[in-house]
This record gives sequence, structure tokens and C-alpha cells, in this order.
Amino acid sequence: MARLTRDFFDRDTVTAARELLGKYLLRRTEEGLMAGRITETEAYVGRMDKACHAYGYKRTARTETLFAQPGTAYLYLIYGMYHCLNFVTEPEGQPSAVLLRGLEPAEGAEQMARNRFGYGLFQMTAYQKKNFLNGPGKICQALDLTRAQNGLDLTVSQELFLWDAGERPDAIHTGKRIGIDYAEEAVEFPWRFWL
DNA sequence: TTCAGGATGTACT
DNA sequence: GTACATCCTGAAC
Repeated sequence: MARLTRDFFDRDTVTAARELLGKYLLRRTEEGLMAGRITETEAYVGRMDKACHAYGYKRTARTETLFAQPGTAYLYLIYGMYHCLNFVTEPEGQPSAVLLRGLEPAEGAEQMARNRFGYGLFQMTAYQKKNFLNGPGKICQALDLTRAQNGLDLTVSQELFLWDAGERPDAIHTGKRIGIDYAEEAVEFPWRFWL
């Protein structure tokens, strides 16, 4: 029962991606507190992974955050209209991160629904309920996360952080990552994890 | 339930 | 100019 600290992120990215399953993401805004249980993640390792924005230590304005200290939030705009949230891992200077792909609502679901659809839980269709937070863009939309949160230190921030509630996930599934068909041999890396 | 197509803007070549 | 760690809609099955 504690906040995740620097040492949680300061290690092998694939291990961190697995360990994040079952942990809680907390988001505080003026509208209140929102929280969700992490159900799906992916690992990205710049050192040798062609799917990573910082592959081969490529340094640009966008990838700069990936080189930051572990426990930093990396957010970027994708397809011109969505955002993706990542947690930077490994020692500073090793550009690596875990992408958040799935969340199970735990607190503030009403607000998440409003952020996502413009109306409350009660008015959501069955289809919308089933596909509520099962994608990186959906999560950022629900939690009101944009590039404004890029670079946040998750170990000290009061608006975005992670929490270990002491739960032990039972079965962890493993598979290929989504949406990286351009990444050649890295397409096959089994670096996607879900409950 | 699956699939194709379009939306939309920024980063990088 | 091209590609992109996505999502939604509508049509076909």
C-alpha cells in the first residue's frame, strides 16, 4: 500500500511493464480524483528496439523526455488527435518507457465518461462501456492527459502518480505489441502484457 | 463481429 | 511530403 517510487522504474523495462499490471494510476484534476487499475502495458527500449521513438538513442525534441530520469511521464500526440501516456524506465540516459494500453475504472468513472463522451455513465451504450479504457488514446482522453503533462515527475506529482494497493495479479498474458508494423524484427518481440 | 476508410496535426526526412 | 505506439463510424456478414 504505497506510492511507486523511483526504484520501481529504475530497472529493466520489460520487467517494469509486467510489474505495472494490477497497480493503480491516479489522476487529480480540478474536477476531482480519477483512478484505474492497470490491465495492459507494452515495453519500449530505445537501445535496440526499432519500435521505440528513441531507437538507437535518437535524440529529438519529442524523444528528449525518454532520456529523463526513471519515473517521468512521457506523453506525445499521435495521429493528430490522440495522446499516449508512458512511464519512463531504466537509468537516466537510457531512453525506455512503458506504454499504458489498458485500464479498469476504479474511481471517478463518471468524470472519465464525461471527458470521453461528453455525458455520464448512465447514457453510455453497451458498446461504449465495453470499450471504455481499452486503448492508449482512450485513457488519455478519459483522464484529461495531453502534452501538458509531458515530463511530469510521477514520484512527486500530486496530479499524476502510481499506487501499489498490494494486489497480486494471478494470470499475466504475453504477446506482440500493437500498431508497430514498421518496426521490422521488433514486431515479434513479446513485450505486450495484459491481465 | 469484422473490416475499410477517414479524421487531424505534428515531427521528422 | 510522409508517416504515425489511434479511434470511430458505417456497412457487410
